[in-house]
Amino acid sequence: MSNGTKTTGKKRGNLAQAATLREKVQSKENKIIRAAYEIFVARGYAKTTISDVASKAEVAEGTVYLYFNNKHALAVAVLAAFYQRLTAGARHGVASRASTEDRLSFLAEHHLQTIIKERRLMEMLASLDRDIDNYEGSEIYKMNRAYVAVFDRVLRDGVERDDIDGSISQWVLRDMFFGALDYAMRTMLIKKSRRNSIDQVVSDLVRMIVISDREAAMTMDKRLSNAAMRIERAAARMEKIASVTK
Amino acid sequence: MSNGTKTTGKKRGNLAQAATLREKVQSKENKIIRAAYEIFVARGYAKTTISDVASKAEVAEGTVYLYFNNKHALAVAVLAAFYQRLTAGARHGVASRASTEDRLSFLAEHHLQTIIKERRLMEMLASLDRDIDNYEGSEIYKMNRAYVAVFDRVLRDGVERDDIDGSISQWVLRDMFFGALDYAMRTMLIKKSRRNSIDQVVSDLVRMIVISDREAAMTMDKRLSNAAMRIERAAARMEKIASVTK
DNA sequence: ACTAATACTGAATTGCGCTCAGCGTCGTCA
DNA sequence: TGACGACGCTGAGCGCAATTCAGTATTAGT
Repeated sequence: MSNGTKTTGKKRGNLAQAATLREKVQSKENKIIRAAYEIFVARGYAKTTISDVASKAEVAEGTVYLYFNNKHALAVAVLAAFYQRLTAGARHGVASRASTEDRLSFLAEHHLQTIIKERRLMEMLASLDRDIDNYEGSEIYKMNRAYVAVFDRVLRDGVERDDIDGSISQWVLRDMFFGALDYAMRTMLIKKSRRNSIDQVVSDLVRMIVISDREAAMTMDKRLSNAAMRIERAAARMEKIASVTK
Repeated sequence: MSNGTKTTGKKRGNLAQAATLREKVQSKENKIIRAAYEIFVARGYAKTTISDVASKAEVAEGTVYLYFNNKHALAVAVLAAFYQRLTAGARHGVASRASTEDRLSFLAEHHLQTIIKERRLMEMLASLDRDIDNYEGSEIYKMNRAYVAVFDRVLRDGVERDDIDGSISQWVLRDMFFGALDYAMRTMLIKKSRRNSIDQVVSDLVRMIVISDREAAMTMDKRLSNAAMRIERAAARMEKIASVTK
């Protein structure tokens, strides 16, 4: 129940046959998910009927309920596939980039581009689990955690490298990042803009999170520490002189 | 239809009587809205039934439909009242504050506090008009514009006063601000935190938007730079003395 | 008091999520 | 080969909630 997808009881322990059978079941499940995805994306959650999904998947309504406990579970399955793609894309992009700035820019653009393309799924995300109270532990929560973890790691690395101001709490930065992108998506869809705006949001956002004046700060640091060292040495010498002179 | 509330045909142009009647109608409408508000807040949009609302408002189901075209319109009416309060509160608070920082802090805290208390309404907001395509021109869009305008004015003033970096586009700052608060609300409700977190989000957020700190950092830079120079000169002098003395 | 207009009612209609009694298919065994 | 059992699949039917509308109650005007 906590996991809405049903595991159709299929225990027969036979050889090649079993594999084929399971594949058959898999493929039917996928067929339903794919059909559901298309209709959800086209019409949104509320306006999608199970009978639409069933006929698109070429099964009877009842069959859908053999694979998913209810409409909600079906939606969660569709969203799980979505998160899979999203997270995989994010991980891959981050892995192939070195600097904090590049990584954040990539994550921002990747997120924005994806949620624009599949905005209906984002709406579903909003209308499904918003029952906050028992949100922790939900399927969607876990998937979201896994995705956000990619960002969190980049952030933590960034703070360690002094690319990001460590005095601002990370969860606020996270909410700011994704919140901004989410809202920006809506703004961009309402107005007709597009390409330009994506670049703008991404660069503005990254600019606010990353400390770009770092270099200047570093050399300043060096100067100060050098100066301090020299003063200490000079002081030591003066002490020696003074003690001798005395 | 675009405005879902029905104007019950009441044209009779008479004197005091007419006023009384209109008041009666008004008050019944308000009674329904208030009933709807309570049930929406308690159970959310999907789980609220018209018959619940009707019985709470002490009218028949059909009567609800004399005042509102459908459930959606009823929800919009409830949200309109909500936005009214929200916007009024925001305007009032801003008017009584002078500095950009104070104003933004107030707006952030006011927004956060309100959406935490009435989070179900925010969920409704999410699940209702997310049909982006014909969002412009919708009731909710206009109310939202009016509310956001308060923030926009503060921002514009801030840029003029050089409290805010004018090179970051305002709409991005806006989306960042409200997006961050929206997401922060969810984070705070999922985790149990509360009071402390509100302060933290507010201060972090304002700190990232307002330059004053950055300005301080700028002058700090200069100060540090000056200090470093003076220390270096002093060190040089001391070295000279030391070497001469030797 | 009578009439017309308006407000209100709640039973009936409709649409959709979900269930379940029964059907068809296929592997197994005598 | 034919019968049996298991299991996936089917779609008519149930219940619930939004919405409608034919009829009833209330009010205003004369």
